[in-house]
Amino acid sequence: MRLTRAGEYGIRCVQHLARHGRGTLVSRKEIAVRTDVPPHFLAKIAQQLARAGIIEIQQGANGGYRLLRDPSEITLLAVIEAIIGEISLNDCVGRPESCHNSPLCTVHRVWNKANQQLRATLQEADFATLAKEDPCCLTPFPETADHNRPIGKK
Amino acid sequence: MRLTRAGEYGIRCVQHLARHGRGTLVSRKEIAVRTDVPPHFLAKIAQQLARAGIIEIQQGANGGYRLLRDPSEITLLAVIEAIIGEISLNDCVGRPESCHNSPLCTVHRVWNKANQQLRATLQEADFATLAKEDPCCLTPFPETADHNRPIGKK
DNA sequence: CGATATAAGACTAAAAATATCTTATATATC
DNA sequence: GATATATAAGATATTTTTAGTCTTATATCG
Repeated sequence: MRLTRAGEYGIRCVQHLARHGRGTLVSRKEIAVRTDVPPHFLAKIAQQLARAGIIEIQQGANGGYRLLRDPSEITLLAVIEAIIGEISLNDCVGRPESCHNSPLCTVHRVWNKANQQLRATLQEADFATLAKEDPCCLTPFPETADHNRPIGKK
Repeated sequence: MRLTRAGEYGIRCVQHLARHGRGTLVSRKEIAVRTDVPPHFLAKIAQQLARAGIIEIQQGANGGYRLLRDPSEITLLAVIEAIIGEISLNDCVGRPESCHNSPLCTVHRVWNKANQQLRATLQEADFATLAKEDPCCLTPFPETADHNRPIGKK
């Protein structure tokens, strides 16, 4: 019961873009290096963020990604759910039909409450506020990460 | 980001035992059939519940499981964490060392808050209260489930 | 002692997550 | 327009986790 790495990577990506502010184009490579995310994996994640309207992707030479909204308007919840889909802590929350008595089921109700609470907490957190202190999980300097080193060269 | 099936099965198992009340011996087979859980899988789950002090296992002929505590003293959280370990929504919650700046990281703080909230909500729910209405996910009659039918016989 | 029930752990299978690779497409620059 | 560079998109591979089963051992009842 935990966030997937893809979700974590998505947060790092938006966090890094938020540092540059809305509209600034940042290359995939820079983001990948600075947030320690495999570049090809980042591409996939970026596509999901783009589909959710959080970022815009610019192709071609000198391409990259840019935030479409102000960091203050992007929530942790939006980013996470863009990547992993709507949060549902138990199967019966997302698919009530898996529970043959859901409206009466007290266990189900607890899960619903917990789920709603979790989503609310993640929705309260926007990236402008989150940026007010040094984020963790971002390398302070643009060192080349291991997976960016050409194959065969150590 | 959801509860594993093992966790769900653990809840069903305790729920069924709670119906009979503390101390009543119920065979593994009955529990498996009534809660629609594969019997061998239930055995594993029961061992974890036993290690956590929630149930007691009686071996031998006419053996089975019994609740060690009153249903009102068993929480959803206790059962879930007996099965899947302590809940941690993000890796950085359970292993702060995976975050090189955790005490200052605002994202980390949001996760901590969400995690604490979730655990609190699950801790508030005890099985006596949960039993006050018909639980879902339990078959109303002791029909033999598919996986209990001898192989090859339809 | 024999029948029956669970213990315990090895083993297998299936699913999901993670990561990479390949071919295609878009854009800047010359 | 040609070329270099960057991302798109989807196929494929790998790894990890989850789920389930099987086998041998042990405990208890009668």
